[in-house]
Amino acid sequence: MMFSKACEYGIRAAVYITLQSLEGRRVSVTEIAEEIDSPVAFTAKILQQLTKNNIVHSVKGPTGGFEIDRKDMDDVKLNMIVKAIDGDKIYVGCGLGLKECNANKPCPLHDKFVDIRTNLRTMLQSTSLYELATGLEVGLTYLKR
Amino acid sequence: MMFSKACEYGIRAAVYITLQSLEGRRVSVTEIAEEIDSPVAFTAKILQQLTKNNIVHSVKGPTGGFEIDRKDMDDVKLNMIVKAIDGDKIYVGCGLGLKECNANKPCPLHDKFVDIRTNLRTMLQSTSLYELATGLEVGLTYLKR
DNA sequence: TATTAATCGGACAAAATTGTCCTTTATTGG
DNA sequence: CCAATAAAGGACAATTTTGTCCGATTAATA
Ligand code: FES
Ligand code: FES
Repeated sequence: MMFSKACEYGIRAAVYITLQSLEGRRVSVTEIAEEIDSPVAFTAKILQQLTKNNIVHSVKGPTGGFEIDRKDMDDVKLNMIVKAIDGDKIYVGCGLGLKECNANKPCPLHDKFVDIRTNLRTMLQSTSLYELATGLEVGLTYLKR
Repeated sequence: MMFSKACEYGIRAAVYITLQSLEGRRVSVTEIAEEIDSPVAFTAKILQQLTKNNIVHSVKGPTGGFEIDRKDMDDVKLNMIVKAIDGDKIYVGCGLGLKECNANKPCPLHDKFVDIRTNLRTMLQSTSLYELATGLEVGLTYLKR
């Protein structure tokens, strides 16, 4: 509801790649889709976008697959993934659907909406892939059910 | 991004009806669509849903149209409109797209996501149509641009 | 009572999003 | 060099959301 399906898959995939990269494993889209319970071909498309945006790193050929540099696990924040897939409408859009959010000619919900959106943005900007992967590692959180 | 287009139109329409009902005017879907800049026929469909959910009141025939009782302007909160149109997926959905949000087997984003969603819910539950219409009345806010 | 103006409701159409399939390209290891 | 493997990329299909059209229903008024 907040993010598109593509974006949800993208985040789940990135977190799974992070988890496996921590173990030094490179993973295929088949494995990723299996582990995050997502449609394989669609997931492949999304991973292409993440690759182009330098969020994950891909290697072709046998022994190839997806991985994330240790440094990027800290540097890549959720807002980068959301922006790569859903664009910035989450930040510039108006809650009531006016052309764009504009404090000079605000919709009736503007003030309250901006409050919440700011919280959301702050959260996305401060949450790294590494942070999300650690909960998984110790079995506190899940990428599928 | 947060609400569906249908929901955005629904809220804008309800706020406009509120504004006009304050003046004792009953309004047609043609006028509403004009004033909130939305597709007429689609807006009509959405108003049917709001009518069925007793959020707005409709009158058929000449001199007919939509109106909202003074009491309902205070009693109808945004969450009722969102629920009528988008259902409750905004409340029960998982931020990362798992079947449903479940604290017992949470996704990696659960805690942070729930925080924000709680703020959103609180905001929607405490914002009335009357409140939104008053800003409009004094020219501080707008339903179209 | 006939006309007219309005919502209701159902079927249909267009557009966007989600999802599939297949061919090409790169890379590895024998 | 060759065969096998994996991502890249493009075309296509299904589904959902958004949007349109038109006849049926209701009510006011002349
Ligand atoms: S103008 Fe609507 S949210 Fe800012
Ligand atoms: S389980 Fe994902 S948001 Fe609660």
